[in-house]
Amino acid sequence: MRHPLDPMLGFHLVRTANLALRAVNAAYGDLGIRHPDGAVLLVIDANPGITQSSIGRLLNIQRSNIAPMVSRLVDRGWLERRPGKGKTIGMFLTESGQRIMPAIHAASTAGENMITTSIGADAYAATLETLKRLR
Amino acid sequence: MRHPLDPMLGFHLVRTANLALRAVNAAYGDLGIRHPDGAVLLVIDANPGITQSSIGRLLNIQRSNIAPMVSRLVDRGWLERRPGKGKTIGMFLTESGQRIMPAIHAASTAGENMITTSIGADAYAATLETLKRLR
DNA sequence: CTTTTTATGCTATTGACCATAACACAAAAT
DNA sequence: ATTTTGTGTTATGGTCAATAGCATAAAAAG
Repeated sequence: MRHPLDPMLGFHLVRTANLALRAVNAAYGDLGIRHPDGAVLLVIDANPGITQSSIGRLLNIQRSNIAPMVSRLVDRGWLERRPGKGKTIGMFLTESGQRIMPAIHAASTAGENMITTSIGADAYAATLETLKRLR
Repeated sequence: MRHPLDPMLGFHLVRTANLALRAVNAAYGDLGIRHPDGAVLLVIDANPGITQSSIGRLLNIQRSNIAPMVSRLVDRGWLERRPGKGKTIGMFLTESGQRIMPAIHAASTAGENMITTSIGADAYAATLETLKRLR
């Protein structure tokens, strides 16, 4: 059984990415959110008052796709919109949102742990450095 | 502007995978197919007579999602189904399908070339070896 | 031999995520 | 004063993944 895609890095890239995302989504579990929501919460937690457009630029998500995500998180009482300069709106965690951040942090590292225990810490660090060089 | 996901390999994994897939899809261009179709064609070309279930196992695609893809490629005159043992069906390239395989091969390496020219050949080889160790 | 298990191909459906276009509006640049 | 740029938002379509369910056939187990 020949596998013509096995020697291609791109194939293993998407395959490994899917494995990691699967682990992360499973770790979010009963929180009822998925990896893009978790990423948005992490970014806002690290940058209180950040705009939706900036979040999209950091995470490579269109701002038109950020809007409904944020709305859902606002409805859950985890996020709050406060008007800023001009037409901009700053995003902040509510108290309820801050309370779940430990769980978000823990779940977001599920994929990392899976990878690390499988390839080792040194290979993890080397691959991370390599991929960060890519534009 | 803090980026809490930047030190996480998982984030760069999906980001790089998306870049590679985007390059591959662009390279397929006017062929009117996308990366899963190309992968299926490559696998059949390397394994004439392979079943759809086996293709799915190689590529991590559910066989229920392979069926409509194959049907489209059959409609285009690139693939042919020949009944095999029991309920199995072997997949083969038609002559027209064989004629486009050079273009498929060329396009499938577009993502690889993008990565290689960006991180270098040695980092490419090292990362490939690392990710192949992951189950 | 009969029954159960396993595997295959397929349809249908749902959902997640991505991408594009279009709009209203505000700030900044010209 | 006019143009350009940026922001938030809605709507919409498309790709791909996931699940359940069906009919059928081979293989395994009784």
